Amino acid sequence: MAEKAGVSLGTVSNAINRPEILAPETLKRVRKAIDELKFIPNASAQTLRAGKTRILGLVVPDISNPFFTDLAKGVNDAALLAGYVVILCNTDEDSEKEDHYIDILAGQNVRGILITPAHETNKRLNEISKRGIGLTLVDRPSIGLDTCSVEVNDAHGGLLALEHLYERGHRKIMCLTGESDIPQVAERERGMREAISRIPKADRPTIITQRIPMMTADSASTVMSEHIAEKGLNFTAVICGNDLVAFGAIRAIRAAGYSIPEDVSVIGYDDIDFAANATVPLTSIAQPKYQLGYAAAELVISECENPEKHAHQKIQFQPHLIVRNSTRSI
Amino acid sequence: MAEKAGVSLGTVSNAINRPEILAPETLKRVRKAIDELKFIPNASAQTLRAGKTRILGLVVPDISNPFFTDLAKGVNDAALLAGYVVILCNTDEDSEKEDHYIDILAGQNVRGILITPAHETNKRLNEISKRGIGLTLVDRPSIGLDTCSVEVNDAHGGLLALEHLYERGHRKIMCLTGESDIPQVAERERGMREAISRIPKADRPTIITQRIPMMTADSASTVMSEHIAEKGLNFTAVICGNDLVAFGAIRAIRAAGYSIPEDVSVIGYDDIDFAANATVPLTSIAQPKYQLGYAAAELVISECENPEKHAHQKIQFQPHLIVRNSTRSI
DNA sequence: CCATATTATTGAAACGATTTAATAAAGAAG
DNA sequence: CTTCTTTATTAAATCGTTTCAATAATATGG
Repeated sequence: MAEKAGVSLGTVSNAINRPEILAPETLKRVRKAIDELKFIPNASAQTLRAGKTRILGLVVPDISNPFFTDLAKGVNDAALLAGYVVILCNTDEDSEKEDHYIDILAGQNVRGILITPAHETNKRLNEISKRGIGLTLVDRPSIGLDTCSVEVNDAHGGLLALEHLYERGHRKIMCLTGESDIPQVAERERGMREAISRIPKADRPTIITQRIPMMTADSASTVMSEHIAEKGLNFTAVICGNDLVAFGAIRAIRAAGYSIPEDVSVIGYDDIDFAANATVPLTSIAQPKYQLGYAAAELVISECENPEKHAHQKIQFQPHLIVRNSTRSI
Repeated sequence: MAEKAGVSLGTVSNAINRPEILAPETLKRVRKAIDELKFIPNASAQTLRAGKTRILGLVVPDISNPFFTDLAKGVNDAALLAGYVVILCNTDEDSEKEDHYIDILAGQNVRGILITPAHETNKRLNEISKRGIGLTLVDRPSIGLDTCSVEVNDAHGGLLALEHLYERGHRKIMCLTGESDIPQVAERERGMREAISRIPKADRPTIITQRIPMMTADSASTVMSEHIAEKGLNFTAVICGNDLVAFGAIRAIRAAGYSIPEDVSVIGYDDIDFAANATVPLTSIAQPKYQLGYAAAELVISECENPEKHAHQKIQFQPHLIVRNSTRSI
């Protein structure tokens, strides 16, 4: 330690953290020594003493999905502004990996965790809060858990998608989506049912639900190919769980010899940047991805900085429909 | 601490770090207590004692670019395997932000830094190595710096692109790329010159170099629009700095009333997943993105774990051409 | 059954900062 | 010249681990 200045290390600490209590003369001396020695306080020691870092953990199921990339950008930007830094954890929708990462983050003493749980809400999350680590659920409702959450009105998104297709004359609609234990999936389906209930009984469309194990293009493509092979093209439109799924579905439909949107209308979800540039520009339900991440980061940070005054809150954004060429009237 | 097991904390430490020296019976007891108390070792204390963290910093210019997303995934996976964790830093190609992040990472005592410097090699990086922080340059040659690097043969990539267009009859080629102070850009141009030098003098294509301030679709689109407005379509093909730039260029060319590939052939770089699904499936120079990140992480980690035995090395991958529909013969 | 070798466990020091209580020095008041 | 304030600095405790030397317990051999 820099006793080069001829002072005790307590004084050095004061020079850094409460310069006002030092005699101006001493302060100058210490500062000079700090500069000369290029002294940088050891973050681990500070953390150990203080019990708190300035690190956040961001746990997402698939960072390859531009939705989460944009979200991560929002998180990073908000964090940087508040002097925080973000550890990125990619779970590949694997619950075990998710648990493992959560343990690691806890070990790293992260101040807060932002997570989009891959499946139904993770039990480990309860312990997180108890450990005094801030927690905010991203793009997931906080069912059962006493935490903050930032979400998009998924029921409304489902409703928008269905109404759009109904208005264009579609009556046999496939819903290509994830497992029903994902709250988000359930919510969108609820929204679709709501839309259907508003339609005169005789004219109601039928829904074919086809679940895929992972929300990726490959997974979607495989399932769609199998479906068509088994049951033929028994639908005129597809509502997809996200845009990547839509790309996969489109690939499979084309491979089976059909075209988009002539034979099948396809609607995506998220409105990632590429949706506009896709082979067939994709109709999609847009979500404010960056803002979602930004707001979530602000939430945890506020929780971390002010645990007593903090009241858990839920921020909900509204999705909206972007019509492009992948859907058409029949 | 878990003296629930009725042992000293030294024994707990041993149970975790050198289980073989404990009596099997004691070990069992301690492990039970660890499970029950959900004990997770405090990383700050470990770090303080050991003098080293298990955190890596990854600094990239644009995490929205799928190239870097895939790379980040590779880094994350390799890091996880070695028990490391990654702090993600997105610089938006801004040198100041880059410097700021490097300082933050140094303050966090990261064990190693993986960086793709936005511009010419950053001076701050020299200090990094001196501080005992591992350093590996990703997708950039380590000019002047004494570090490891993982790169792709950019000269060869440039050569491949140019040869491809030349073979298809293009003699007026625009090169839509970044500032020449980016080593990578310079290398690719060198490769293109090399390709040209192999062509009989009379038949050599002319190159119109158009530089863009940022490697994004928007930036590319703006520059391309202006170019066409000013000078018309004075080229038959475009070699782009990356696939996003290619998308931007295509957008602008179409907005000016021309079509791809009928009027202009466009070739991208990186071969991001989406290139295959683009409006016009994009011809591109593929790079092993994930492997690049994975190898880079392995390199820093090896440097970190074995500083004395470590010899800096350069790993170079080869790019290859993927031909799709955005380029054609004239 | 004692002396010695072996094994298992523990106690205490160390890592590098922050913080609080104690001390030293200087100034003001009586 | 004391005594009391005020201000400036320091010493020591603390955070949660790891590690090494020391001790306790057990086994082995003579």
